[in-house]
Amino acid sequence: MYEKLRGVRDFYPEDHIGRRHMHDALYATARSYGFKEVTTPSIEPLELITKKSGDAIVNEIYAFQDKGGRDICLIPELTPSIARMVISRQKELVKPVKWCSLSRHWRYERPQRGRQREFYQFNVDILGVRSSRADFETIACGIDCMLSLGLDNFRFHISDRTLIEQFFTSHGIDASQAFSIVDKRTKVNEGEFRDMLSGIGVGDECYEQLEGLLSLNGPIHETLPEVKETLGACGAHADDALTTLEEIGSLLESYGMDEHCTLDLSIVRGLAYYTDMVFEVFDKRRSMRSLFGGGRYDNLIELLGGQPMPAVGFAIGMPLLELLMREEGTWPEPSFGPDYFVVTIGDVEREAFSLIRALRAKTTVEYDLSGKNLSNQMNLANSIGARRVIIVGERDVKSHVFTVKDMETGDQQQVPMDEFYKTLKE
RNA sequence: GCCGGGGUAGGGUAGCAUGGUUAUCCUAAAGGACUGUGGAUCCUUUGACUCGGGUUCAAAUCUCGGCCCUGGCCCCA
Repeated sequence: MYEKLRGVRDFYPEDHIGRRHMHDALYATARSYGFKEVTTPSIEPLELITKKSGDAIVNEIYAFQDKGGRDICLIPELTPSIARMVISRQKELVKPVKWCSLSRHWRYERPQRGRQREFYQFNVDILGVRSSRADFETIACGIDCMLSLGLDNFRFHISDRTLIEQFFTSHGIDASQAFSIVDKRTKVNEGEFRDMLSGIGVGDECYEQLEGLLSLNGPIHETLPEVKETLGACGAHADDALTTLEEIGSLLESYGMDEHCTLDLSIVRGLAYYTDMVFEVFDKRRSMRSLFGGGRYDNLIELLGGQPMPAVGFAIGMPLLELLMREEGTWPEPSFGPDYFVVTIGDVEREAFSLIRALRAKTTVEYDLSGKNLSNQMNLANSIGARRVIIVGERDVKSHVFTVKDMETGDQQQVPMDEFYKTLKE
């Protein structure tokens, strides 16, 4: 007996019913937006990952040397690989590049709710276009992904990092330090938060203004004027961001999705590589951590060796989605009995096999593999959840009929063989 | 890496405080009773104290450590 390794999961047949449903729904949604499916390798040069995320990440991932002494790793996220793929065909790809991918990832970290060491994640990215429409399209696709899974207890909190960044810069404060503090706002109490900010030089007046900005939360078109008022003139970058947010808000409204969105400048997404628009998805009551997130990352392609190329996207983890679907009751119950189970009595192999082959051309059929008697064949049919049983017995064969039994109602009738085959062809 | 909760057959559990017969019950699975009919019933079988050390005449029970699960922190790319 071996135990499975920590943080990994076995998927048994019954797990695949829901998984298949979830994957199909996500792909179908992305496909309806025109996203094309890609698959990356599961191993990449370690440098591809560290270039994006820094050397410290090596402690959090599965990194090792292969037999040739190369430093490689199991991919902890998809974006670097996507970037690599885009860069190697950067010239020839028609822009925008719209790709989606369901990929497997590994992170060497402590497993906890909705987080495992090996997991699947669904990514959606638009590369090559910097526009509010691309931002909007990404968000809209994310919303439809959730809706397609029967989930509606969520809200997209949309922000733009440059607003808070410009706010700090215009007050002479280092923005990158400030971001990591802002990111902790909901995790520490008010006093601690204020102390941390004081530590990097945020004065009382500045703090009041910041608090005003961070606590705003509401429909984009209603909330944005307040942001403008508080920010005042913070420079061209901030003005661009405001315009973009305004456009995103108006697009979401026209598209009929603004009810799922709220403006929330406290979203900065840690020290991530995001450049402008960012969003994070929470359940409506914000009772849990963020469900997933995404945003614009316009510098990454260049950082990884390509020509400068704007990009926007999101990634959503499957473990958490499954949890949500189970909680909402939209995770499908496993039911996978065959449509037919063929029971035989006596020496009727030829008749049974031609029936089975004919049925298998259209549907799922099973039969006893172990030589059970009639009663035990029925038993087996019942316990695997077969919807119908067809009895092929010596007496039936002599009179050219099949006995067809509905396992749910218990009704059973004799159907002439030709008639049965005829209806099967229709 | 840090803090908390937990671990008894495949699943669910009783027993643990107060150490003491062959570890309880339900369920599941396999086989059988039934020789042209499943779900019911009955019979048989499979099957567990997470691992290791300590205390003790005796440990599922007390104690220490590891492993795993679980909630959170760090991190979240």
